[in-house]
Amino acid sequence: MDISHAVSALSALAQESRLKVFRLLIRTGSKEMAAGDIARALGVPHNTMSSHLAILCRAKLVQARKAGRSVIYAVDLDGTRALLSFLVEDCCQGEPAVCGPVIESTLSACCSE
Amino acid sequence: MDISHAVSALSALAQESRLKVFRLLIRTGSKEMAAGDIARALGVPHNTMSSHLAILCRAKLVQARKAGRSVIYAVDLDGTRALLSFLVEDCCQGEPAVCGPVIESTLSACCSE
DNA sequence: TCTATATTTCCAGAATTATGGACATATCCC
DNA sequence: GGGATATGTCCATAATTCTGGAAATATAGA
Repeated sequence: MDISHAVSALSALAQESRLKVFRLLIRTGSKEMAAGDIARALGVPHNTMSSHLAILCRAKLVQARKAGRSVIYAVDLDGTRALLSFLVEDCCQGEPAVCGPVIESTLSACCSE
Repeated sequence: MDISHAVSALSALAQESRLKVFRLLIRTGSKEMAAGDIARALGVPHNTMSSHLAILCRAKLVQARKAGRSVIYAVDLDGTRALLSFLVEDCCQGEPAVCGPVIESTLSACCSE
């Protein structure tokens, strides 16, 4: 990932409706949601939501799939991983004690089995 | 962390100069840098950089400390952790197979001992 | 083909954010 | 105190992003 793509991805998330979409989709795990359902769930007009979803797609944070009249969205796990990795890349100069807790806590927020 | 703080933190990072500052500081590990050195390192005027640093501080992504005439900045690890955790919160509905690789890859970008 | 549904594209006004000159403050050393 | 250094604040202009009405596209079913 280069820095300009990272900026796009972070800009995509730096907007309340879009951040809500991302979190809504990440909470559904491997499930997916149609554009219209997302718009309804968050109370945003469908055309506004369509722009937001396009931005998230371009940023590779979500993926789209056509199914009949619907377009189904899901989190793009590869793109998400790339962004998180980019943020902490080369951190802590080989001293895991510094940033280890950051990663561990992220890990426990997710998949807290 | 509430969503509006997450949006502020993501907006803080969604700007090339500020993202560069964050990555510069995270790469230095537990080390720190003076405002002027950061500005010089990134080729940004000191007053512009000062605004950027204030935004990163408010977002709790970096911390400031006065030392004589200088102000020394470092990554705020607690704030960074809170942001990353918020992004993946409650993800994957207990199916670590889905998002586990995302976290593992983040872990290996950082502290790749 | 006609109609309803699902989504996207186009567009322009509103709102927000970025930038850096000029000036203010704060500290250090003589 | 006076001068040099380090950083921050104020502010106006420029640039970018947000929003949703209106129209377009695409698919499904009768």
